[in-house]
Amino acid sequence: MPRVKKQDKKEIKRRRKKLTPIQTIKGMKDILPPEQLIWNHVLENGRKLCGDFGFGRIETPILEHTELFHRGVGQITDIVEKEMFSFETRGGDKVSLRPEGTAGVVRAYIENGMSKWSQPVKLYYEGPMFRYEKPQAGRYRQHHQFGFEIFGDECPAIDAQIIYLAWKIFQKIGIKNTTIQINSIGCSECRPAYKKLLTDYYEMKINKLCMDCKRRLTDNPLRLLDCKEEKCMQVASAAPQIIDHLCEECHDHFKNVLEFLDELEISYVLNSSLVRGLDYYTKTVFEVWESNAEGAQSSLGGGGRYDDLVQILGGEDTFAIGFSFGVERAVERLLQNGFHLERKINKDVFLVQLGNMARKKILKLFDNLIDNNIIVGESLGRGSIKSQLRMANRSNSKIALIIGQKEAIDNTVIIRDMESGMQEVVVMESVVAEVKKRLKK
RNA sequence: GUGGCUAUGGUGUAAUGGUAACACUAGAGGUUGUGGUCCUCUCGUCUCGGGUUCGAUUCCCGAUAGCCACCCCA
Repeated sequence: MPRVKKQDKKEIKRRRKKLTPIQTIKGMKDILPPEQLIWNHVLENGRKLCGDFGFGRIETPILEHTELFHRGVGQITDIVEKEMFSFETRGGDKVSLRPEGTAGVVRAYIENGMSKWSQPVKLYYEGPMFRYEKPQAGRYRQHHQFGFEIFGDECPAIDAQIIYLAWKIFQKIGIKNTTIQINSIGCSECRPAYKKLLTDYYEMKINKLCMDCKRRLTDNPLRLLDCKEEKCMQVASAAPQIIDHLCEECHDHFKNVLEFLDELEISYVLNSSLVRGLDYYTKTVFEVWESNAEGAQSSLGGGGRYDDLVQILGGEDTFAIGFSFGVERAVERLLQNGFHLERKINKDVFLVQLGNMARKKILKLFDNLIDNNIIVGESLGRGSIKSQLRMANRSNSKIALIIGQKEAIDNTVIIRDMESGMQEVVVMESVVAEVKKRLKK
């Protein structure tokens, strides 16, 4: 039996067709109320701990001169080369949505003369970052980072403290199975020599490498070390390691950092292939990894020392170190680990109204109650007492205040104890006092 | 950016070349102004566009989005 003719079908469709909905831009997402509860949990713990550690909050603009990131993050990094949202303003300024947080904070440090403040200067920030990448789970074009930076202190203990704080935040929010991956990538003194050594070594083994590694050899030699191809891993295992080729200063610094970490009883993994994707790092680099049930590990955040950056951006020679983590990633991890999401919001009191006269009374009563710090629910749009009591029940209200036609005229209110079902009529003037008494507020 | 997989009601899942099943959620009811149990009903036309077909949600192509790997990173 033939169905509706295709032509007719098209016609029907055309007639009932709704306007095309507009979607979010690729790689961006809404954060809805239920999820906000976890977001708050993460951010509030971060803020609290940063406060305890003596950090002050800084907010910098989302939009900066493109030049800042060219100089700050590094011209030849992926982030700057192909992942920035850049455009020209009406006035002709070349600007970019920030792809990371550190460059802006350093700019602010210099611009606001913070080098004249009492050192070290400790700052934390949170907010959206933008990178034009192909989206995937835990990887968005707009994502949020929470980070903190310390300026003006060279001491390896500072490195350890930053790492400790990073670790501690994850502990506090409930991500416990983390490991600290740590490495030193040297400074402008010793790194170039090591790079040369590494490329020389790989040049000799070039025919044993995969296609990707042949490309890495010229593009990003440090990345050669963490190729997952069997044959490349063999080559990598015998490759010179940067920690064996650090200059004396970098070597001592790194050694001290590790000793301080031991003192703090932070366990870490020396990871000689840890490189980081931003150009500005010197000496200590580290990441916080989380291992899931299957044993797979993923990076929640990373950071390191960047002693040259302040100068690169036009400031005085200033020691600096920082860390940042992806809020989305932390939130997703917590969800996977079964973080309890409380959907409904519990109320103390629920207002039930019947008819317009009662609605008017309820509006005023609502105001009186919230002024007395009572959590109140209502459903002004609903008509039947039944559905309103259902809402009262669902919001775990302890008391329902019912005003019907009769009560509105008499200026009284029915107080219903939701647990026992006992009801009592009181005059409007004493309702708030009676409710407070029952709630023991 | 390269390669691959997927796309069904608010959510999570079925089935099928002849107009979609189940669970949960939500809304409205179950006689007059009363909740939490129970019962009834309602919410999709199968992401969008095109093609094959008498007929497509089901096959093919394209778009879009999500996911996976690489790359990179938070």
